[in-house]
Order: sequence, then structure tokens, then C-alpha cells
Amino acid sequence: MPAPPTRPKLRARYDARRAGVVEAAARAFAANGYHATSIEQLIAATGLTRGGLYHYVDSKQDLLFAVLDELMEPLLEQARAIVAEQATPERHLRALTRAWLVHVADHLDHMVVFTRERATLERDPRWAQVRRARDAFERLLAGVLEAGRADGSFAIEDPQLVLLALLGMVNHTPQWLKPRGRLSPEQVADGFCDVLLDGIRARRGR
Amino acid sequence: MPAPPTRPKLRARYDARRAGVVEAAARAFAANGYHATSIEQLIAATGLTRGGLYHYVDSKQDLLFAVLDELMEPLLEQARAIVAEQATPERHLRALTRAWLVHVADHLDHMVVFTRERATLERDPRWAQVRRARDAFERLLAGVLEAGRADGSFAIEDPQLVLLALLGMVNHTPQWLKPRGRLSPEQVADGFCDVLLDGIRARRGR
Amino acid sequence: MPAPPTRPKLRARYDARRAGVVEAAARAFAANGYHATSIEQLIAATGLTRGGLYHYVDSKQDLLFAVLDELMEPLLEQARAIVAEQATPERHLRALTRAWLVHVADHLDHMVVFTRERATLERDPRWAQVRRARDAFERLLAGVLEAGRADGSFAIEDPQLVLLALLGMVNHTPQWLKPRGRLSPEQVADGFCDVLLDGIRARRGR
Amino acid sequence: MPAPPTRPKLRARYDARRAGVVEAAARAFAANGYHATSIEQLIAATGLTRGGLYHYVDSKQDLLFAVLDELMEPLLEQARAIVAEQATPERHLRALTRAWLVHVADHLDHMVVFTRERATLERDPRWAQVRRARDAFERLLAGVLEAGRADGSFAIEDPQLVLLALLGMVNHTPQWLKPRGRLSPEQVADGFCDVLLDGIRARRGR
DNA sequence: TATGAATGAGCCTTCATTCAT
DNA sequence: CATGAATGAAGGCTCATTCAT
Repeated sequence: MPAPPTRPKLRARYDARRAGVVEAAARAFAANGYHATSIEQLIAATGLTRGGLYHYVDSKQDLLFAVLDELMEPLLEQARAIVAEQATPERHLRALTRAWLVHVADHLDHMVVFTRERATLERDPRWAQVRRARDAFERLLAGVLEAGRADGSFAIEDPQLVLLALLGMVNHTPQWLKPRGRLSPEQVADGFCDVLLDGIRARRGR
Repeated sequence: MPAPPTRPKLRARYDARRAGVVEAAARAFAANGYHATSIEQLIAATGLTRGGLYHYVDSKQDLLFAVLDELMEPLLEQARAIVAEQATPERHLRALTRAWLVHVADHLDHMVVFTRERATLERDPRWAQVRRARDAFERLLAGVLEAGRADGSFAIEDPQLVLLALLGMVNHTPQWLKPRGRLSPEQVADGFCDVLLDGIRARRGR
Repeated sequence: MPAPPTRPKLRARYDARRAGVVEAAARAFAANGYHATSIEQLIAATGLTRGGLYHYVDSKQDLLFAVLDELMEPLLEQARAIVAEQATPERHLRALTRAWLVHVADHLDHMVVFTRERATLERDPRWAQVRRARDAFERLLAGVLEAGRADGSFAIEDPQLVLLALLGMVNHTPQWLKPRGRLSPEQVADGFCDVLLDGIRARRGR
Repeated sequence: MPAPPTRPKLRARYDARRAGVVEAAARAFAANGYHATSIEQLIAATGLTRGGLYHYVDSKQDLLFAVLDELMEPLLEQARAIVAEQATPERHLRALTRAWLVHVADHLDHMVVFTRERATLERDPRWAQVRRARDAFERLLAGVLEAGRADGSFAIEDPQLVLLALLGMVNHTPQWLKPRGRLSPEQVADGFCDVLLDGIRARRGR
């Protein structure tokens, strides 16, 4: 991969093409898995030539990380903005879950790649950065749960387990959520929060 | 792969060795991913030679399905036995979740392989059988939720969403559950059921 | 095998190299048999590398069919041109046999491969096309014999048997014909026709 | 291959089984080619086990030569008996061709193997013996033609070419002759001799 | 800048044969 | 006698990547 062009006009075209490549890679990796996706398929999907692809990309692994960077960083930013606002823990929890699920729904391919290729990635130093972002996001969630416990609005026995339950619900989502399915991402988020907050046991007065 | 021996003595040894191969494959596939695991690594892990491995196995993919068969079929059998017993929906739910989580904890590698290699497998006809078992298990869970709704013990707005929430919690488990971790599989199961049934909202009288 | 280049200059070089590969394959397959010829031998014969060979060829079998396509199609074309001309059946027969034998002599390797690898090929769908060409050629020969019988110049009891006799003579030719042997292909063709037409029995007035 | 048993009773069973193996090998080699036939297929065809097969056979190549020995030696013996009898060259020629074609018809598989696997065999010292038998047979045929020329009954311009024509006709036969086809081997032999002797040109007085 | 030919290590699998039991 | 587990070299093929043009 030669250095990207510096003149703005060329740079714009370059960036657009690289984005297209990453997009195509996300789709292909999600559909067939990273290892089972060949460079050949990628050039077919992008319309580039063999050599052309390597103008925008250092290596196949580079593409994998490019996909993941599009996933975690923006979500983390949003999440930080949400918890920075003044609100009750429940409101924070609901807002975070909504933003999170919308983001997931907008990046189904990226999510699939993220959860599947952990083994592929773990040995690469760049993985640490991706993981840092994910951990930071999870800590924000944990903080909200803790805040609720502290102010008495949540009755949580094992905070870690509750966090893992929520992570499970949402991270499992890409396995079944369809872009134009019965439920919108927001509805799913609300439904999950309802379950998490109130459970499904029938009670008098509900 | 030649036909397995028929004489009982030889057959026993044969079966034991094949089981060892499948076991090693599960570990390797879970650790590195199916595609990134080479036959070379497998023979190193089993102590067999290149050709020797193919006495017990038809192909690498055969091994993948052997791993999955060990996962789904026994769980499904247990689950059927549980729901066959007379009990309240809550008891059924708790028992199912316990059995399920214990099984998952005993087959962490298998689970990791199962959730990760879907793309690898979906084109193979044997996948249909694995999927059928999984679907049957999920239908048992759905049936229990429905029974609770019918007898008024569960207040569920969207049964499918609740089922997906539970599936998410448990299927996500192999990502973090450690064999001798802080919580036993039974504790995790109980914790998940507590959350699912009662939620985390603080209420008077709890 | 990537798609062949489209720019004429590159295409020409590509075609020439592919032809060289097919040529070398014909030689090697004829000398050692298809199965006993390894890709290794082929790359040694072509000067290409392992991977380089696969730029010009899809598979070893592809090479086998490439050899056969060079054999049958051009012969069939020539044969059609010959029978299209106005002439007596004897002249047609002699012209066909000459063209045929010259073609065989120019493609000794291809012929050897063709007659030997039938079993290898018969399961491949491309074999049907090769066979169609061969059948068409044989039908042209049969037509000439029939025309001779119709116009009274040939006295044939069993046309099929005569055709098979001629086919045998010529198809057996690659087993013994040497490129610069005592007899030219034309002489062989004429000799065969003499035998076929007049036999070897001594008669008064010959 | 251990030494064959010497006690007559055991020897008989041994010989019968070995003959069965050779028979199965002939069929398999003819159908699929020598290289494409695996030992696995052979044990399936014979009902023996892997190791059992090697009680009757030294190696796969051994089998190939066993097939060919069944082919050439008996034919040569018959041919010698025929030319040893007092008769005209034409009678000799007709008798030889009949015996030959009957033998070919009874050993279609062997013939196919013989003509196809030349390349496989040529490097083996045992090939010399097979070839010697074949050459001897061809010399007998050549002798008959020569005798006819000498006594004035055959008018032959190029004896070698005529011999090659006849060899071609008959050796090509296994490509199309079916066990219970329209023509018996004897009819085919007679037809070939008719063509070879008298040709197909219409003449007054025929 | 863009091309596509070329690389060569590495992949999964097959196979004839041997030998301890 | 017979078995079938084991061998390990060799097979055909794929693939991410490089580089002369």
C-alpha cells in the first residue's frame, strides 16, 4: 500500500474507494468467514484488480481491523455522550441500549465479524486497541448498573452477572435481527430493557 | 476412512481413538478457528500420523460435524426428559436452564465452534440435522414460556423476544465462562433465571 | 485460472503460453499416461512454477480436454470441407483418409492420449463434446461408404464392419507411425485405401 | 506375498482365489484404468481384506502383468498350432484371424488393459516377455502374408503396411465389440478377412 | 497509477504397502 | 493364516502477496 495521496481532490477519491473496499470486506467476511474469503472474491466484489486492491490496503488482516475500527470507536463515542448527560440510571440504561442496538443493526456484518474472528485477531497487536474500546464500552454499562444500585433504584445481587446477561442479549442479536424485520432496533432495545428491569413474572398490579 | 472394525474388542479401541480425535479437534477449532487449524496441528495434537488420522475421519469437515453432534443431540435428549416431567413452568424453566448451562460448561469448545463456524457449515447437508436439533431445543424453551403465559404465571408481552433474550444470555456464556471460575454453571443458570423472572428493578417488599 | 487478459497484446502472449502448456501436456500425457504425469513434471516441462501453471489452466483435467479439443475439431472441419466438394465416393474416401492420416501424424501425442484416456474422461461432461465431434467425423466416413454403395461403385456387405475396419487401421496408426519414418502419412493413407478398395488377393489382369 | 502353499488341497484353493483376484483386477483396470483403480476398489471387488489381498499378490503391478500373461501366452500357443497345420495361406489367415478374434472377445478387459497401459509397463522388465509373445504372434501373421505372396495367391505391395492394417482392425475391436452384439467374433473375423482379401470395390462378376 | 503474471509455501487428501497382533 | 491400523511420501490445488511493465 503506497502512502495515500495528499492533494485533497485525489485524497477524497482515495478515501471513498478504500471505504468501499472495507465495506465489501465486511460483507464478505460476515457471509463466509475471514479465512474462507479470498482476495479473489474481494476483487470481484469491489471491481478492482488484483494489484489495484493493494493500493488501498496493506493486507487482508489490515482489512479485518479496518472493519472493526468502524464498529467500536463510533459506538464508544456515542456511549460517552449519553452517560455524560444528567439522567437516572434507568434512563441511561435505556438510552445506551437503544444507541447500542441501533448501532449493531447498522453494522450487522461488522458485528458478525467481530464476534467470530476473535481467534484470528487475538495475536495481532492491533487487537488490543479494539479490545480497549470494547472494554471501555462495557465499563460504561457496568457504571450505569452500579449507579442504579448505589441510588437504590436497582436491586442487583451479582452486578457482573447482570452485565453479562445484557451483553449476551445484545451481542446475540446479529444472529437473528433482520434489517427490515418485525421489530425495529429501538423496539428490541426497549423490550430487552423491560425484561432486564422487570422480569417476566406475573405480579399483582401490573 | 475405512469402515470401522466390527469385532467388539477392536471396535472399542477404534471408538475410543476416534473420540480422542474429535476431542482434540474441538479444542483446536475452538482455539484457532476451523480454517486456521491445519491437519498438521491436528496430528500433532493427537499423536497420530498424517495418514493415521484419516483412519478415524473422512475429512476435516467430518470432524467439524462430529464435534457438533456431540453438542446438540445429548442436550436435546436431556431437555426432553425435563419437560416430560410434571412441574410448573418456572420449575421447568429453571431446570432447563441449569441443564443447558451445565452442558455448555462441559462443552465450551464445542459451543465456541458451533457459534463461530456457522458460515463454514451452512452449505453442508449435515448442517440441517444439527440445526434441527437446535431448533427442537429452542422450541422446548418456547413451549415452557408459553405454558407460563397460559397459566398466568408469566406476564410476557413478546414471547419471541424473551426467548431470544434468554438464548443470548446463555449462548454468550462460552465467551467468558471459565471452567473453575467464580460461579458454577448452576449459579449462572440460577442468576440468569432470577434476572429473567424478576428483573433488577428495586421494589418494595423485596 | 483468472480470466484471460482482454487487451490484445497481453492476450496474444497469454494465448501463446497457454498453447505451450497444452503442447507440453500432450507430450507428457502421451509418454507417461495422464495419471502418471504429475503437475511437477508439467511445470518442469513448461518452465513455469507451480502456481504459474494455474494461471493458464483450471486443473489437470482441463489440460486433458484442451489436448483433445485441438485434436478433433480441426479434423472435423477439414473433413466437412472435403465431402462438400463434388467428387466420386472413391475420391472422397481417398481424400478423407489422407487428410485424416496427415492430421493424425501431426498429432500423434494427442491421438495417443485420446485413445488411452477414455476411461478417465467418460465421466466428465466435456467428454460429450469431444465425442460428438468424433461421431460426426465417423458419420462423414459412413456417408461416403454409403454413397459408394448407392452409386454401385462399392460392393459392401456390412457397411458398419467396413467402417470399423477403416477406423481400426487409422486409429491404430499412432502405435507405430514415426514422424520421419519410411512411409509418409500420405503413403500410408493411400496404402490403406488400396487395401480397403481392392484387397490383397491376386487376380488375373492386375 | 508369502510362498504359495504346497499341499495340493490348499494349493487349489489358493490358485482359485488368486485367479479371482486377477479377474477382478482385469475388470477394474479395464473400466477405470490402472492408476485410477485403488487397492481399496480391488478389495471391495474381491471381498478380501486389505492384508488378505497381499497374500495372493506381490504388488499392484504384479496384478497388471498377471492380467497380461493370461492374454498373450494362450493366444500365441493357439496361433502356433494353426500355422503348424498344412493349409493354404488364405486358410491360415482366416483361421488365425478367427482364433484371434475369439480370443480377443473372450478377453476384452485384458485387451483394453494391454493397449492402454503400455506406458505404465514399458519400464518394467516383465514387459519384455509380454512383448516377446506379442511380437512372435505378429511374426506368425507376417509369415502367412509372406507365404501368400511367395505362392502367388496374394498380391501385396507393402507387406508391413498390410500387416499393420490387419493389426489395426483387430486391435481396435475391443473398443466396440460387445459380448452379445449383432456379430459374433467369428463373423467379425470373416468380414475382416473378406475386406482384406477382396476389398470393397465393385467388380464385374462378383 | 494500475495491471496481471508470477511466486512458492502451504493446504487437504490419497494411496500402496508393511507389520504387530 | 488373516486382520486392519499405521505409515509417510506424493498428489493436485489455493492463495496472499510482489513487482516488472
